[in-house]
Formats: sequence, structure tokens, C-alpha cells
Amino acid sequence: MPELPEVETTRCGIAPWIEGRQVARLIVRQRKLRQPVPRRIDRMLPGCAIAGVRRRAKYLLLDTDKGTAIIHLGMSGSLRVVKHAEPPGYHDHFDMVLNDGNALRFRDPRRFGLLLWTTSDADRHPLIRHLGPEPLGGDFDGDYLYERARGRRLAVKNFIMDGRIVVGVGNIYASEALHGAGIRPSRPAGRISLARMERLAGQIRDVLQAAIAEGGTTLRDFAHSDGSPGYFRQQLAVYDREGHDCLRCATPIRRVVLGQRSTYFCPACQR
DNA sequence: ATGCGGACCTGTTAGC
DNA sequence: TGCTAACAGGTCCGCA
Repeated sequence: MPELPEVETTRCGIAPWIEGRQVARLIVRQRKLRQPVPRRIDRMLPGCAIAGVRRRAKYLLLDTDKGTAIIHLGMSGSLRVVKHAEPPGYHDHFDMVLNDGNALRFRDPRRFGLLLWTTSDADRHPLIRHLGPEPLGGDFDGDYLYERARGRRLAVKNFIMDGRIVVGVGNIYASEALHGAGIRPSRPAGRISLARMERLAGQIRDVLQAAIAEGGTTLRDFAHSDGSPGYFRQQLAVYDREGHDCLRCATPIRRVVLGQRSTYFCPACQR
């Protein structure tokens, strides 16, 4: 489900419901996520006031007066604000019960998500420290991409999906941005001109921004914190459109596998 | 250092 | 209809 736009949509959806509230208790029903939910968060989080919800890459950071809860949605995770009394489903792995009768409920069938706790600067946490710049921030542009690509023979799609290069570009939007930039996903990153890298950086920003504006992409079960879908799917130009006509040149879209992930492109207008 | 494959899980869908 | 295989939005690790 979640790429950066979906995580940002989630952040905006839950923030008004949890900011300024106190966590009454934490109910963990399933500790086995991508990493085990640490025991100490059960002791540390209750009593904490949630000061704000930030996003770094695809991590959601819940800042409190005593530390920061780090949440990742993995492939299939979602967060919703529910009435505490609402009975949890089988894949509802934890609830942060708030002092107003609501609960922030985490659901994740595949359990690739995370709940961690840090008492120091979250940006220095081992999972976050090594991450590259935010694609919507000021440190990301074509010059940057071009410089980082020097000497790299990796396919550009895998290159832009590497979180150490730039964060938040997942499998859907990688294909979309490359189509927008007219670059073939399999092209070695180091063999792309500066001018084309500038186009690519611009497309990455534009695609992510547009997806955020539409509330993310709903493919299967992605839903907002209020249960409504995202509408960006209607604007996808290549993703999951194998055999359909390219919206730009009418050539049939092709699907290939790169880095073990489905990749969609137009063989005519992407070089 | 780089690039590749495998690993972690479960649910849904396509195909026979 | 029923079984099996392929596939799914992410990321980390270890090996060559």
C-alpha cells in the first residue's frame, strides 16, 4: 500500500486526532513485525503527550515529551483513528489508546511494518540516519542525482528507489516518474545526461506532489484514516497498464521485472 | 563500493 | 468449483 504520498496522506489524516492528546495505554497484540516491538515502549509511551506527527521518508515519527515513536507501514500497513471500544480485527497489531476515548489503530496483514521507540533524536536512529534527501525538499534536484549517479551501472529505476540516494520513491511512482521524464527504467544511472536528470528530478517531485494532492493511490486496500480511498490511480500513466496504450504515443505499455519488482514503461517514448 | 538475490509475512487473484 | 502459483505498494542483509 504505502509509498510516500500514502504515508503523507496518513500523517495529515491522523494528526488532528492525536496531536495534543495523551496516550493512556498501548495495547500490543502482535509483537512480531519486521522487527519485534520493543518491550520498553509499553512502559515508556503511556502517559506521554503527543506533541506532533512528522514524516521522514516513509517513517512516521510521533514526538512526545519523553521520546519518539517510530512507525513504518511496510507494504500493507495502515493507521486509523477508531473508537477505543471498536473490536480489533485479526491484523490490528497495536492500539495507542488516547485519553479522549479514541485509539490510533495499526493494521498490517503482512507484518512488514514497524513500531519502535527512541529517546534521542529520531533523525539519528540507525534506520533513519543513512537516508538520502527528501524528494520534496530543497536538497534534491537534477544536479544532485547526476552527481550521485557517476560511475553507477545500476538501472536508473533501482537507483531512484534506493533510499540512500533519495527517499520515498516506491515502485509505483518510480515507473511513473521515469515515464514522465522519457527515460527507460533499465538505463544505467550513470549514462543519463544532466539535462535528463533534471527532468527526472522534476518528474519525481511532480508525481509525488500530485499523488499527495489526490490523497494517494488506492490499488487494493489502501484507505485513509477515515476509510476513503485515494484517487491518484486514475492518473497513473504506466503502472499496472501492461498492454494498454501509452497516453502520450499510443504504443502498448510493457512490463518487465527489474530488481525483482514489476516495472512498466513505454518502449517508444522512453529511451 | 557496487549490485544482486534472498529474506521477512499474508492475502488476493490468475490460471489450469 | 477447487487447487496452485504468481504476485502485491518496502526494506534490510549477506554474498560475490
